Amino acid sequence: MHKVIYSSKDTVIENITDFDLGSTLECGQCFRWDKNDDNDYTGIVSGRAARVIQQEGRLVFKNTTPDEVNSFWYQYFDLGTDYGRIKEILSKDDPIMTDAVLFAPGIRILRQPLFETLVSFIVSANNSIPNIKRVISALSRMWGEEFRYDGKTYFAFPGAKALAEGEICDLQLTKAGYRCDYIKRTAGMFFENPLTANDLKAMDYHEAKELLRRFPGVGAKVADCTILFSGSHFRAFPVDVWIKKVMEQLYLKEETPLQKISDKAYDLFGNMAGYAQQYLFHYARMNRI
DNA sequence: CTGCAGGCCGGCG
DNA sequence: CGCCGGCCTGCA
Repeated sequence: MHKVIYSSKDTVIENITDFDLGSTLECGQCFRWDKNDDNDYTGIVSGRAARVIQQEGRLVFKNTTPDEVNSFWYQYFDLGTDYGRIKEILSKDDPIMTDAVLFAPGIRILRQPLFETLVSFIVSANNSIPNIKRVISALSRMWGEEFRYDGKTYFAFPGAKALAEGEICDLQLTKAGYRCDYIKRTAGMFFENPLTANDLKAMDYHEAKELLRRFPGVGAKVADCTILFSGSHFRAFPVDVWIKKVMEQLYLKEETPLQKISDKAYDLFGNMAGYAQQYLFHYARMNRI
């Protein structure tokens, strides 16, 4: 069980296992965390920010109350889930996965706000990570609420209304290119019919995916990323070029179309396919497959 | 200068 | 229907 300690404005969670802050924040599931000079990270989620540092089994939230850690960040980092058990189940009778989990034993799937995740992955399509971060930062600076934390100013990710009504396509301020139109239209639809991760959870996985795909700029991969990285369904298995290569090379042994890779992933990993995707993705990048 | 980055859309066969 | 070329932008 985790022990939460509060001292001199910091909140510390002790006895954390199967968790690595760096690989969790740098595996490409989130775009608003930056590494500082020290080993700490500063991140913005919705309208709040945190500076976090990991010291082995301790996770320190700088200038943050235990109340905020308990009510928000604990869930966000998915600290209530037993990843040791997940890795054990995935590794059983699977030598490939046994190897893969060792490359990123502390990775976790964040539970991120739905609208922010949806827009972020629309931006991610055919884009590079530095560019994605720039665009999201610009959207927030232009149309997000300003707030302060730890003596600095930050900008919340904008709400659907702000993006739907903002002149986000006319000016070249966000550098989102042709994705501007997708963002604006998606924001408009989202504002008309708001949706939460809990709504998606209440549906069947396929139903949730189909629903998300109705938003412009959302195809199979973006829909799966949104479902997985908002913590809605953990069988979502986003297939990008890396995952395609690693699945073909290690499991399927032949060229396979994208949709079929998704199906095979469910056959192999079932409701834990999403976790498997994270380990395999990390493995592929580390080994430059 | 060309190619490409964690895809999606639309038009064509 | 499934396939495939084009695409904002920044960077190597």
